[in-house]
Amino acid sequence: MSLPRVLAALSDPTRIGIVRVLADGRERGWGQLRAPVAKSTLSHHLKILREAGITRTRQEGTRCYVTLRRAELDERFPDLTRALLAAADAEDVGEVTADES
Amino acid sequence: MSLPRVLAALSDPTRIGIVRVLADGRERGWGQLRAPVAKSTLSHHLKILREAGITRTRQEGTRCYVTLRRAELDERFPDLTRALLAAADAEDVGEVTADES
DNA sequence: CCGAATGTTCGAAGAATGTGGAACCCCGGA
DNA sequence: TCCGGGGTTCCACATTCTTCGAACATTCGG
Repeated sequence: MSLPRVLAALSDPTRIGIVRVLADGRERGWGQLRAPVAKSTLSHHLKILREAGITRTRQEGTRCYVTLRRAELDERFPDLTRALLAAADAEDVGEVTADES
Repeated sequence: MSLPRVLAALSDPTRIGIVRVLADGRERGWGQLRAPVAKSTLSHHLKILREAGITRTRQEGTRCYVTLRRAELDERFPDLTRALLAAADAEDVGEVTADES
């Protein structure tokens, strides 16, 4: 979990969008993630986020659920996540939404 | 000056290093920037930073001087620069230093 | 057991990135 | 006027990224 890695992961609008959806701390199944990309592409983006240490993925049966690792991020990079999310909200970055569970 | 652009610019260790050197607000001639890259590569990195809106370049005769656009960054992305610089310092990202003028 | 749903992985194409060398431009000094 | 230092631009190369479709693995439901 290094800073350049995290920034690279977040430099893609789709991935910032995913993080924005997860910002409220709730866990989401990624069938609920509505992103304008193919299934394999979404899988790829989630992998980048996971390997950068930004998200955690939990498997349950055939489904996967993803959460933001907010506590770890805040410990390692104090205040960065908050500032980043605020900036992303201000610019409305990403076209990812989530279905209500 | 968009968030993904800024994050992409800062996802390279060399460029974070440059920003760290400029963090004190002082203007630097980029003959003073000691980065372990070729001249054309440094020029490239400075261009990325400039076009992302992170730095400003001033030309004086044959030399160029660069400053961090801290005020503009803070206005657009409140607190982001501070959090980013703190994280970069904590990890000691980048191998760029500056000669004393 | 078979089929549908859900992710992952693989292969590929196209674009972007980081890097350095060589040539070029511009200005200042001798 | 010529030379040299300082930057930029152009080209080339290797690497990485983004994207998708197709094939595969796994698990649940009927």
